[in-house]
Amino acid sequence: MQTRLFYEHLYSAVQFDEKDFPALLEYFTPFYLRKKHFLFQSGNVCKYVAFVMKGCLRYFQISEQGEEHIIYFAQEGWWAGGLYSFFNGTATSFNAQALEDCELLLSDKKSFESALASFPKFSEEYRRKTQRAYTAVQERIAEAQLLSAEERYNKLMKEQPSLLQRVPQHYIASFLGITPESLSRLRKKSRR
Amino acid sequence: MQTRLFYEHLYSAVQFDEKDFPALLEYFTPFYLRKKHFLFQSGNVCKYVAFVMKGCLRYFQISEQGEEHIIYFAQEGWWAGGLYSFFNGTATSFNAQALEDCELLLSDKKSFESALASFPKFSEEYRRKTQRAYTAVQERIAEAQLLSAEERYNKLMKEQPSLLQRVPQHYIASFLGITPESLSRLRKKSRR
DNA sequence: CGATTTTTTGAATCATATCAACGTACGTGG
DNA sequence: CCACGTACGTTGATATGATTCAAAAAATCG
Repeated sequence: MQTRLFYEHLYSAVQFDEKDFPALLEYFTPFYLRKKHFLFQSGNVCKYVAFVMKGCLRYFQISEQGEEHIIYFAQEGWWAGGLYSFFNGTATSFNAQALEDCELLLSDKKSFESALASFPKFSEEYRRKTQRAYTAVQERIAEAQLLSAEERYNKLMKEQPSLLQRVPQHYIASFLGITPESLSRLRKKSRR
Repeated sequence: MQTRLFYEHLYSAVQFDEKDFPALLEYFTPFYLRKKHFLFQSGNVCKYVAFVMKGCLRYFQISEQGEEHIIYFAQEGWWAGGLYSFFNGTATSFNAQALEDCELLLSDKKSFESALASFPKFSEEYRRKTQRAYTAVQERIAEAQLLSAEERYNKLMKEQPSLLQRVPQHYIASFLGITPESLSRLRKKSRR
């Protein structure tokens, strides 16, 4: 598996030293996750965090009535994992499923904590990314209510147009918090 | 200022050693924040994280049209701060305002990082709480869309009834993502 | 190719927003 | 300590964006 993307991310973010990279990789295991397969499912403990080398996963929750709601899509360069579950060994309420065949770098808790401890720059970048993600989720809460469905769709179109091409529309709808029918109508409207 | 609550939180979470507590406190400064005053405002860098000893703050964002949306209320025992801004020195897009006179323990970046480095148990508890908060925000995103306004209100009533007593209703409405009028109607409905 | 999944369209319905008016509580200065 | 002004909360009438349900059309997969 090509691990270049992982290195490039670390280099561009914190100038991670190329000569340390092979040692860092020791803490990770390449893993191919087939389309529709799950990285983890609710009720279980997340044994691994995954860096997405290739592909796309949906991270979602299922309500009591069985409705699914997508929190985010993990694409190339993202971390996928139920962090609280991963670090504390508790059951997660989230699910992560591959929407395409994926190439992942997995790390279990022991390895990951060793990696964080051994490579300060890696640790710094990881912390930053996590905090950035936390902020992004907070912003998304505000947006869900301050913006109309149409505005949210337009924003997504502008910020992550690639998503709309690779992900089935009913998943986009779930991410936006509307029904597939409503999304279809919004698209029709914006086409004209 | 009474710092017992801070110690109790650390003790119950990670059995923080009582004899280390005075040393930990060295990294914090007591601070009284008056009602309506801001801990930080959007556009600025968050210079401090704050542990809430007493009082309640609202953490919110303002849209381009000037509408406010409350992300969470920080009550006793919570951390309040724009973490990404705090650690990375970038401007925050959030605001934190005291809803009551508050007693806070402040720590600037340097002190806070020293504290994290010097007290592994403190660091562990901080990381856990942050991750728990992250998970909670993700769950809130799902709820915002899977549950109706009425269900969200009932859930809040059940889980944090104290909030409804101490916080003005239009803030609760903002937190729930509905108008004050709608909240008023929901309340009327549930009264009967 | 047929079978399944996904997307589109239509019509009826519903939850919540909006706008406007009124009542109430609150705290601030005289 | 009262009176006044501003904040906040309630209520009603109407508007609207999004949902639901049903069905057809289109795309995708084995």
